[in-house]
Amino acid sequence: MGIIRKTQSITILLNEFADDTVAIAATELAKRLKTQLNKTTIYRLLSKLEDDGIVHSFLDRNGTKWYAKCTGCTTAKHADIHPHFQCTDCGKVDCLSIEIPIPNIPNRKVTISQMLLQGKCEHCLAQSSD
Amino acid sequence: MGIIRKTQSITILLNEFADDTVAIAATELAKRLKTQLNKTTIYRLLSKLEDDGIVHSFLDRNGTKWYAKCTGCTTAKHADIHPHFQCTDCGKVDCLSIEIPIPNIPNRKVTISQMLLQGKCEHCLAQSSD
DNA sequence: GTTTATGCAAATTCTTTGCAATACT
DNA sequence: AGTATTGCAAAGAATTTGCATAAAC
Repeated sequence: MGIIRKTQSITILLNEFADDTVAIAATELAKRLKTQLNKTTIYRLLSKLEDDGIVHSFLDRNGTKWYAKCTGCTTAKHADIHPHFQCTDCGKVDCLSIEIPIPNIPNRKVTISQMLLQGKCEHCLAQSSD
Repeated sequence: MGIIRKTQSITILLNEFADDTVAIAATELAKRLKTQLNKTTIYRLLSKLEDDGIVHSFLDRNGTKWYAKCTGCTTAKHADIHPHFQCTDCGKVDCLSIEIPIPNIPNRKVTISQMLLQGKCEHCLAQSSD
């Protein structure tokens, strides 16, 4: 869509997305970058980056909004192919690299599908005795 | 969980869930019942009904919280089996009566899976030329 | 007669808007 | 210089909390 200027703010913000599969909550970004960027700027940039297909967003069960970099996804319908996983123990969220097919529903034309998975992540599984 | 008293408020609220598969937004309920119930009561009752497995809730892409009656779902993990569908034209949301299997993810123990589908509903499909 | 539910006002949390000041090309 | 970006304060929307009153068992 729009042209994104390489401003200092963009650089600071994108630096937070070092790991391509780990998602970050918008509120966490606002907190983390508080001293460097205004929260208005952060929210505005995130939304612009999403419009431009640089990042994608999704909501967890608590209504927290998460952002992650788009690596595999196309601009048009990003975040719609791969599921997201949230650990119920540590709360961390990430993108899974598998594709979930869009189910075929009678009498409807389904174009977008989103899946949120919850359970224990690798790290928290190792911690517990199971 | 708790015992739900058959209060007048509960009756009024549950009356709104006449259709078992159609979901209603929490804000819509607050608006619709404004003259009869206080919004605090509405939010409190919804959350209690959810705890008791009478209704289940989920969020759409806009962060709007939707509630629907639990017909097929068990108390323990309701709303986790069937996907929800939102029409991108009219905005209506409902529960689909199919079961989506929880995908098996390596190194993780996935226990909950939620799917939100978007597209055109039967009614809006008929309206448009497609 | 207790216990739980309700209403009201105010607080909270997350996000957005309007506008003047600033940075980018 | 001219346009897009940023910061700040304030507004907005959804939900929650504390507490006194009212209703249910």
